[in-house]
Amino acid sequence: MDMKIKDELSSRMKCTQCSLFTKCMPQGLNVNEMTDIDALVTQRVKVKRGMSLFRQSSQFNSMYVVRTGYFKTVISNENGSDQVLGFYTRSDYLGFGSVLNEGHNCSAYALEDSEVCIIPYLKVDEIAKTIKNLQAHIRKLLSKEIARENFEMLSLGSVKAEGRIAIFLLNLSARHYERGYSRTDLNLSMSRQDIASFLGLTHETVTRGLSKFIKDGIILVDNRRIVIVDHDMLDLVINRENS
Amino acid sequence: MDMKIKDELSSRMKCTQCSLFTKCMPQGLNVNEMTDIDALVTQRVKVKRGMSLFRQSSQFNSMYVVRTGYFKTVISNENGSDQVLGFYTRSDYLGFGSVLNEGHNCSAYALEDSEVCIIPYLKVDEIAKTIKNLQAHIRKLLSKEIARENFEMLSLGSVKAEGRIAIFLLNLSARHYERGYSRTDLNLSMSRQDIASFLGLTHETVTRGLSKFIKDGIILVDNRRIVIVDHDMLDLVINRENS
DNA sequence: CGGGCCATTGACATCCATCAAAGCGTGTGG
DNA sequence: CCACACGCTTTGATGGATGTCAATGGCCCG
Repeated sequence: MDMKIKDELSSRMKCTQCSLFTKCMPQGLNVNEMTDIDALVTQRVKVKRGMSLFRQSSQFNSMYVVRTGYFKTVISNENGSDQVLGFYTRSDYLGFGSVLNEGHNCSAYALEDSEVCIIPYLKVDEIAKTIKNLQAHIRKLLSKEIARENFEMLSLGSVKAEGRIAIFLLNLSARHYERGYSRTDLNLSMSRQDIASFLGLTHETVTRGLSKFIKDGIILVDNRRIVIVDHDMLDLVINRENS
Repeated sequence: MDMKIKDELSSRMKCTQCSLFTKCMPQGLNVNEMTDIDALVTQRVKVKRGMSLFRQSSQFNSMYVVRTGYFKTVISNENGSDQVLGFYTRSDYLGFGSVLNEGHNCSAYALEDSEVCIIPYLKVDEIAKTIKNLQAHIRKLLSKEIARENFEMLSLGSVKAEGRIAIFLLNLSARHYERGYSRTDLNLSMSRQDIASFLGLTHETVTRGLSKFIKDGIILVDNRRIVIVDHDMLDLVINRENS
């Protein structure tokens, strides 16, 4: 791993006392199970902007939950061409598309200075014996990841450039809102190039799309800061092409 | 469910005696665990061509393994536009991108008269208590599904029409070969339109791509039957655009 | 202050979706 | 068993969306 700083969990770092607990772990646990959960996360790690949390093909030992900051996952093929698979922030799980003994199938890079909790994979089976819901919880998380990608594939197949950008902005807005941030005022951590790669476009096309939205009075843009003036219009952009 | 015929499992239908056992279930089980596995699959179901195995938004109760035949999964959005997500044949798992209580996130249709084994979701947790490897096995299957979709997303993002078609043919070839069929002689169960939707293209573009491959001496085509004359050339098609 | 990455805009080329038409294959009903 | 109808496949012509190449200016960080 590329990380410099590792913090052993002190008592104040228990999962059960973490502000993300309800988003991160299964619900309806009893006291004993809570204690087991606290044993699950052994470390937190800080990752500087631009550094990788894990790399494609490296050994898969752990799953991660983002505490603070922002990550992108990237998959590379043998020709060196990259594709951004997704963006991850507070309370998102990372490193799920990977299997023990087969290594990570993508790399994860920090887009800002970030911090993650580490869940050693081997502990999951161990602790799941005593916690009934944990296995189902993990299956649910895996399923969600698949469902998310299904949705992306649907979008990329049939929707054109401006529609994809609109989808991206609305998703981002919704995700920020879920986390208690503004629904209209977005500070992007990712570059135009990252967005473009994620959406299967070029960075010029992303810029042009955003410029068009500005001209139409749908958003305001100041470099990485984007204000959504009219959510409904963004919805219309998506559907207008999909007729 | 849309299926007409349901067969209760007779003794000769035990998982442990099934020709697909090694592909379908975890390895290294002892005798008792084998018995438990046999209790996992309660039914087989035949699905006629064109019929659905499950439908988007319908309740999720079971996972499926294809015994014979061919399926496609399709996701629809509110505008009625569809997208083919994947194709599934012998020993493939189906219905994994779905979670208990949240319903299936896509529909599955039989492309030929087919037969599947049904694994009731609730039994999984129950039996997993006694079989150590089953949970890990399922997580592995889920991870593979995610990895597969990651790969698709990579392809769809950066590769052009002919390259996508080449990837599709090579995948199909490899999957058939894994199952003991010819690597060069493919009998497609899906229409050009299905392939097009899966690859994010139109059916005309798929046809044109195949015609180009014929002209270049890479494949032979007779309607749904395709013979791959030169695998290496297909590889070159992919890379030539990706430079 | 300077260098390098990022963002924006324009001109142009190209790939592919769209529209159209015709041939072919398959399944069904008379 | 044949005929017909419908859907699937193929091919052509055309226009539009978006990738590519290029140039400029801005921002951030060292």
